[in-house]
Amino acid sequence: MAEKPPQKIESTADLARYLNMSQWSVSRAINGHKGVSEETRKRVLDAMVECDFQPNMHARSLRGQTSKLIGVCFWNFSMPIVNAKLTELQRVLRGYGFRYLFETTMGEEEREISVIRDFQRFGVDGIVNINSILKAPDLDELLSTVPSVLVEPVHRETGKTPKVSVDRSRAMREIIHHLYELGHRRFAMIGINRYNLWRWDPAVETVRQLGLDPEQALLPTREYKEKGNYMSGGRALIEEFLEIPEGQRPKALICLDDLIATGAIQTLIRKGYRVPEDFSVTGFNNEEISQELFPRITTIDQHPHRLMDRVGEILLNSIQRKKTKTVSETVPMSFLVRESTGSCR
Amino acid sequence: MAEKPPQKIESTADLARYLNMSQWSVSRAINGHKGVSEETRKRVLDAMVECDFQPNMHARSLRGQTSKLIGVCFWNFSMPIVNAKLTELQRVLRGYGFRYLFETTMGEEEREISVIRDFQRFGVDGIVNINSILKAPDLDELLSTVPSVLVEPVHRETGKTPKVSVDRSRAMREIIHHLYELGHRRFAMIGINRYNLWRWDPAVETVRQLGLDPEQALLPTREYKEKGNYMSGGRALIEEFLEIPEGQRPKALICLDDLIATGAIQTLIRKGYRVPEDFSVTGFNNEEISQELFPRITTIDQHPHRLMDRVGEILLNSIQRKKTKTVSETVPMSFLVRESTGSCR
DNA sequence: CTGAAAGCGCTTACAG
DNA sequence: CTGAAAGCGCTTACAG
Repeated sequence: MAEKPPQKIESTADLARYLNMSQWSVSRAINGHKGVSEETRKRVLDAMVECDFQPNMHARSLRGQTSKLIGVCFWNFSMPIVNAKLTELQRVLRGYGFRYLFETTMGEEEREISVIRDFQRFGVDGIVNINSILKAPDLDELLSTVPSVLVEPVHRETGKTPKVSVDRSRAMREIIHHLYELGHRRFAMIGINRYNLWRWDPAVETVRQLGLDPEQALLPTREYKEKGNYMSGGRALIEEFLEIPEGQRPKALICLDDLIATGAIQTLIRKGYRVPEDFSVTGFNNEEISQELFPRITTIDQHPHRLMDRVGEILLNSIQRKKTKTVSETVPMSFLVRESTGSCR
Repeated sequence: MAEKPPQKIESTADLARYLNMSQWSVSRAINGHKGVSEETRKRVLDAMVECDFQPNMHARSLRGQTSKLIGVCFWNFSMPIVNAKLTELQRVLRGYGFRYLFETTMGEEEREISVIRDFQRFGVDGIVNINSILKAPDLDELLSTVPSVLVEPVHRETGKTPKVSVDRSRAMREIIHHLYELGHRRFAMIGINRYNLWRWDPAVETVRQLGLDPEQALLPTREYKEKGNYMSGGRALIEEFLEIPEGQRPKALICLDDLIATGAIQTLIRKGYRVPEDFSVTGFNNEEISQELFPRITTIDQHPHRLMDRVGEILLNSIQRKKTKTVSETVPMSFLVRESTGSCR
């Protein structure tokens, strides 16, 4: 535990009195303004450490324009890839001296809207909205007054709000090319269907470029709207898949993510199939689970670290300029070949 | 999107003007004071909804004593059981009309201390501290000024701060009894050793009651201090375990949690062993992963839902009375027998 | 480079 | 039951 301060300093007024200077100087020193001598600034900053004093956040937010607070919203706590992104985002925001308000939207429109409004009520300096399900016009309206960045929004339309996404097109291309080279010509899309535009459209395009008929080559699953319990979701989807007569079943399974791939693989193993001998399976996200299970899963690494670095840069930029430059950025991914994919016999 | 309010209401003053009453009445109505007519209260509350107005959080916190904010801290985002607890805690706090500040401590003392101080700077009404690593006296000092609840603190000593933990003694007893009945007489503790008092001491006691010599029956692993990547931790621990000559190895593996159990089981499978034929393995937490892999893992359910209900009750109580009653509460768990444990041949 | 005064949007005694 | 005034702890023009 730290030592006790020399006296109880609980406001900038106390601190000013203690240091024999005006609140003005204290405030300026703390906020790094120009008009203050280097010596004064140092005295104030040292005294803050010495007295373990930090200015009251509420007073600062009430009077000033800046709260040093970023609102961060995401669906829920049950997706490892999102947790990884939150961890990285935390690191980045702390690096810029920001604190954060975390909120879950449960993947529900109304909840997302109310969370964003709450953030504004708190006077956040910026918002990071992960996996938003709102449409671009609504987001633009809702977020027009505060610098914001969308991370992997569900809809593809680009509005005025800057957004950052992994290059899903390239990801789908690499996955399909890899399976193609292994001899696969038909692909079951597990947890992915025509409504998942980020994935489906690039898949169709890739397949076509390979000279295949998308209608034949790509087998969609029913619309998949899980919001948690992804492994059991994967199990359910595979159980449906296995109802297809054996002769008609693709032997390559492209899964929405690693959890679904895991549920799929484990269900296949339980039923006596082997991976990759009987089925090749791919995941997405390079979560720990894809590395530690048997077999290890071929997957895509989104590089949450780099992704969030970029998000931080864009956000900071738009906070400092006070005007939001429209950006739609795609960040690179890596394709990791592991044990869950093999040649099509 | 919601409709536009009839005019821009941005403060209680605006609202008072709009309704032709004083700020006094508005404030009293919003905060549910006594001295306000039922009709006035209804008019104000309706107008708030109509105008989509919510009082400024910072002004409220600055002037009043209540911020309606609870600080919640925990190690990191990578433990599914903690994520489950956070989800439940969120539900409970929302139910009481609280909002929350989430912060990670990374399982580091200094970080935990600074997070708690930050919470106080924000004027939180209460703190929920999950898996605190601080000692009871430090916690009591740090948390004396704000109602707090500790959830599963690492140290066992009871201080003045209320705490809630799952009944780990009973959990260990049930696990060992189950394995004992399957014929096991020696147990490798994977990720658990003498320094994990919550687990080790009850294990020693249980084993002794069964007429076994703890020195013989319980095999500790090296001190385990992972803070993330638990599956690979389980893998590493099992690789060490397998260096023990085959004749001397216990065939029952009691793992710290489901992730370590998963890492352990998958590593065993990869090396050609079978679970539960060659080794019985138990987990802890009943995470989704324990239910969906092959084999399904015998484990302990902590009932995060009930646990957090109780945490909410204790916290609310201590916020309302303004004095912290010392509580050290143990909540019940369930033992779930699944496929990863079998008879010792 | 430094200081006294006003005010952010609330709540809380104190009057009426 | 309702209202005018003061003040929470900051920051921000405006002077010196």
